[in-house]
Amino acid sequence: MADSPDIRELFAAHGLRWTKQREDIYSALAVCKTHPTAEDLFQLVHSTSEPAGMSLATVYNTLEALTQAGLCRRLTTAAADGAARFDADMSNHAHVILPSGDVRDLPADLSAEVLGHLPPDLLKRIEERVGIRIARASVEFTCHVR
Amino acid sequence: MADSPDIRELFAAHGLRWTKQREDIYSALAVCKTHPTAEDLFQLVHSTSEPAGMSLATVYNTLEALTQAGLCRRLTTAAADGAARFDADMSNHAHVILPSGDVRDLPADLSAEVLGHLPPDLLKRIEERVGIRIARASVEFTCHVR
DNA sequence: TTTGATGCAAAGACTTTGCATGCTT
DNA sequence: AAGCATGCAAAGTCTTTGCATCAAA
Repeated sequence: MADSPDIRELFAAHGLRWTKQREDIYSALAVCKTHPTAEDLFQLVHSTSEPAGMSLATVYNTLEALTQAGLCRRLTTAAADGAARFDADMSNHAHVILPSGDVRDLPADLSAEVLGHLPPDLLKRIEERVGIRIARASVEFTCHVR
Repeated sequence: MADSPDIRELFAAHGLRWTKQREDIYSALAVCKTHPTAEDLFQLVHSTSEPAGMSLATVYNTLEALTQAGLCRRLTTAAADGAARFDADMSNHAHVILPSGDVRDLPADLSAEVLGHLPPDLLKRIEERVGIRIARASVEFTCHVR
């Protein structure tokens, strides 16, 4: 995983300069299924085998750079304490928000089914009525507290 | 609007003590279509005819109390600067997120149509597969930057 | 060599909290 | 009269930024 040529190329293709820190952060985010916060990623990277030295500010800066480059996105759903969550899965998929504030992906087949229920012509009519161009339709299911 | 008996009763029915500040804040939020932040509401109330003296801390405390009481909700979508947005419209409706970060309601008929496209049996299957009970399904349309 | 990323600390922004005072019930 | 909300300021988080240093291209 360290110094993966794939990631160097991916970064280059998106106009991002490569650093060990950026690779570590992106690798951790890409593998992670929990939509971590900046602090989470900071901890995660530090628990790996050969972590590069890294400050929390670099995590924030890198996440901003990755987001601008289109390699991840900031979720609209913040953590319970208000911290921003990030997701390296750029495909359209629905989220489940647990009572704890944690966010999970809806299984891919169900996500597809949910999003498939929003027909293109409906989206088109929304665009016309509201006067916008829709970039993304996101669906969240908030869970009841037991 | 000041000292509306309706709002006194509404608060009482939800176990909330009445104060002029709470009434002013709730009135402003209920009328407002822009999903304001705490700071927005603070400014809004201060621009009304007979504003009660009020500190920003009270706005936060009141919004928390209203949210707990089920009279408004905190949107998952924060403002551009990260501030929390609030909505007194507790009905199911979809939101449009503008490039500026502002949030608008989708017109009621379109909201109904969107939410109508999520059939109950699909929600039921999601609940079974994921092992949750869905409290709310929210749909957001994020706009492209022109 | 040039450009831009990192690290540290300080500053900035949003939100919460402790305690005395005042108002609601 | 008792209990809770308010107000003020201070503290607590999350996040950004300035600047010197260092690494990538």
